[in-house]
Amino acid sequence: MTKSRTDSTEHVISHVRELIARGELRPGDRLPAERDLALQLSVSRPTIRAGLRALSAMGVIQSRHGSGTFIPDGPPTLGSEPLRFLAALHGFSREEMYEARRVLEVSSAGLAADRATAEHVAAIAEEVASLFASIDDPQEFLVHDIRFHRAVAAASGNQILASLVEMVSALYYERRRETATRATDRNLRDAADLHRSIYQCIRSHDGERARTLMNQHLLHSAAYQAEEEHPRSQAPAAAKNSRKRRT
Amino acid sequence: MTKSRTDSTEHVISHVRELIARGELRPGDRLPAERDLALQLSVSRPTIRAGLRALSAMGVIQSRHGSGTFIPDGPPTLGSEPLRFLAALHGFSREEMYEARRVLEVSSAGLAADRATAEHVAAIAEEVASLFASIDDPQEFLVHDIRFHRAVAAASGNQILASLVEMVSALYYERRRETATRATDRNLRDAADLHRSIYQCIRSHDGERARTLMNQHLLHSAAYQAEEEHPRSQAPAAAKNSRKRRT
DNA sequence: CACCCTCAAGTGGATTGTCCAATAATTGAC
DNA sequence: GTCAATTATTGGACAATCCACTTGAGGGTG
Repeated sequence: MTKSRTDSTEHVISHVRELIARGELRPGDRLPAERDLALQLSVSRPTIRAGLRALSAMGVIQSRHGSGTFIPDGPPTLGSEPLRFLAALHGFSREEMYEARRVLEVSSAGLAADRATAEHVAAIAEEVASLFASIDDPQEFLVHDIRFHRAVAAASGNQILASLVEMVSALYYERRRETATRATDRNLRDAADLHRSIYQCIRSHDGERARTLMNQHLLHSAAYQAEEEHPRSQAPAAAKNSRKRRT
Repeated sequence: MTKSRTDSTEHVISHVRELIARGELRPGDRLPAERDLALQLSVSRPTIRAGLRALSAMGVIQSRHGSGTFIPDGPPTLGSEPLRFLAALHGFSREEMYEARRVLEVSSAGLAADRATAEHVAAIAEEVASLFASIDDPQEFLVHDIRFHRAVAAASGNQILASLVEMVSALYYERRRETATRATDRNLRDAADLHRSIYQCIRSHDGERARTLMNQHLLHSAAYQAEEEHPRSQAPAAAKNSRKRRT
């Protein structure tokens, strides 16, 4: 069986895929060294490096200079970079992003209310506390805002959903951090209150209300941000109309 | 400004990112040749290749041997490979996948009913017709099933949602195609009928009913598949109970 | 004119060998 | 035992070269 000259890099990727599929590589494990992999697979080291770089771009591995190449520990994460490229190429709007967040996060909040363990609840509570502590620092508030939403998604008990929420929220974070300082104390305080209300619904396992409040929060958030970008005397009324349309 | 020895490959990636951000690279465009890029960025060609391979893994570029490297045309697509690796590493269950699909696709169906153009409707109708034509070929049926769901997501008018649906449905397809032949004519016919009903709701802009039927379809699909894997005399009853719990 | 073939140029795919930079492990001194 | 220096191992990258594929230009034929 002669080795096809093409797809050597793809062979590297599929070799790692098979190791994972066979359970021979798990989160936290270290891959063989590049030189060893090159010997094992009978390809050159630059080819190994190209394959590993592809896997790194997919978030499957992380290489550490001088140490080795590892499968990351921790929850499954897709990262935001692929979605970022897509957004740049295809012009994803802020409205699309908020809508996608609503689709994912309203359901995640409902599931979190059904399934959250005490640990999940504690993690969410911690972010709520941090939100209130950050009202005078919009960048810090944004970080805890993102963490809150990820904690809620983790509490949904669905790893795929949590990965999707993480990916979309990371895209939101990349965009929002450029304008986060525009947020007023008033709207951060309102948002912190809503986060707390969502937390309380999750804690008390009230799924329907968790969904309602998460939806409300994301609609508010979208409206506040729209107002930041186009300040008008009619903006408050527009926000209210937006809510009626959804109910 | 001396060039850091590390992160040359990352520099390749960010260079392409900036070209895209500045609108200098759009879908359908061709990147400079590897040799030219190496000169422009003052890095070696294997470094360019590693960077391009990473971009390729993210679906941002496609290289064609002898032709060049291109930004793909067509709708934004995340591909299934990253999610596949995550699934293999973290053990995503079939239930998680169906639930994630319900979160994404029930809302997408509702939005499609609100927003579908005549072209969207025609594309969905075509897949419905193909579903009925494939009832005696489960693999072909599966292909059109997937296409139906993507067409519905495209009709949602939200590119992010459509990309997420495409990604999760691709994961579903990879898994399902191994067992697709287990489907009976009976359950394929039932599914085709449900697809058609969903299509009709989208065509007539009945968002609420589109949501209900999409949810029902995915729950049915999950139940049929569970029955395929664990045939029991109680299975039909279990499927009914599952429906009641969701209503 | 259209079509086909050949060839050269340009492209991606990959190798070999070498060097650099960071980290981990080992060794020796106290 | 601790700590510092040294060595080994690792990832990061380079330069030069060759292979395989595609494209386009030019020439020949009907």
